[in-house]
Amino acid sequence: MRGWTNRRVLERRATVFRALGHADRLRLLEAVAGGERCVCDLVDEVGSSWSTVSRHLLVLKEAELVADEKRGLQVFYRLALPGVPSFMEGLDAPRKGAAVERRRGRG
Amino acid sequence: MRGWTNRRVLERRATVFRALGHADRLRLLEAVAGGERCVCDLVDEVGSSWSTVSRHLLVLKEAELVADEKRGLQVFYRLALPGVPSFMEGLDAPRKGAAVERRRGRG
DNA sequence: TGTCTATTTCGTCAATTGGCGAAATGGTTC
DNA sequence: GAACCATTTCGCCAATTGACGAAATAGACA
Repeated sequence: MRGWTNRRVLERRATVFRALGHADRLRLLEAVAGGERCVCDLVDEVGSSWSTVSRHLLVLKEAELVADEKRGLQVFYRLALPGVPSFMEGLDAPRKGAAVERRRGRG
Repeated sequence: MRGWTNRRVLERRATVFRALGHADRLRLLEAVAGGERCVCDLVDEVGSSWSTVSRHLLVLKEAELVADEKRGLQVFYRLALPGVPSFMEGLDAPRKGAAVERRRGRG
């Protein structure tokens, strides 16, 4: 194989990964993974200011990791890419070797 | 379930994702996914300066995504977390839905 | 020992990101 | 339409990141 993944695609992937590259955003994803949540709930969850949480949610939305919907006064966020949370667990201790193996093979 | 993933773990995950959050670093991972490579090869691959590529490789190494080994004059890098490349493909068009399913089901 | 070669580290600069409070927006209720 | 509520956008500042060339390091070979 000579040709590699084109730059456009790599940029898109990188954007998704950058969106995942902040602990509070992972916390937000974890929260919405359990069902949709309004921003007010999410603000409590991470403990930052409204404006900060709102910006984090925007980053996640632009990466298409979450989707939002306005209903009445509130905006509800939900997970848009279901595979992510389980993948994240695989990253916790990769070089120990055991954790990942255990999850897939000998479970 | 009340308790959530602890902050330490989320920070570690975020560090890995941040490391993945740059197109050139994804390119580097792709290159070493096909077998170990010396830095000189990788510099050709991404087309940035030696110092820049070296710093990208350091980021990947600190995230434990690659490992390096010095042999003679050269330093060889190889993939340390094999699952990543296939996961990355799943991110390309998540909301189309089809791509991921196709890969796992009918392959 | 000195020189060449491969790679990393340093210093610097510009651009991006993360955080906050204040102001703006948009829908609701009176 | 005025007051109100949930949320987003703006303006600012501090910290981090990305890029480069120059200098430093470390192994191989004369």
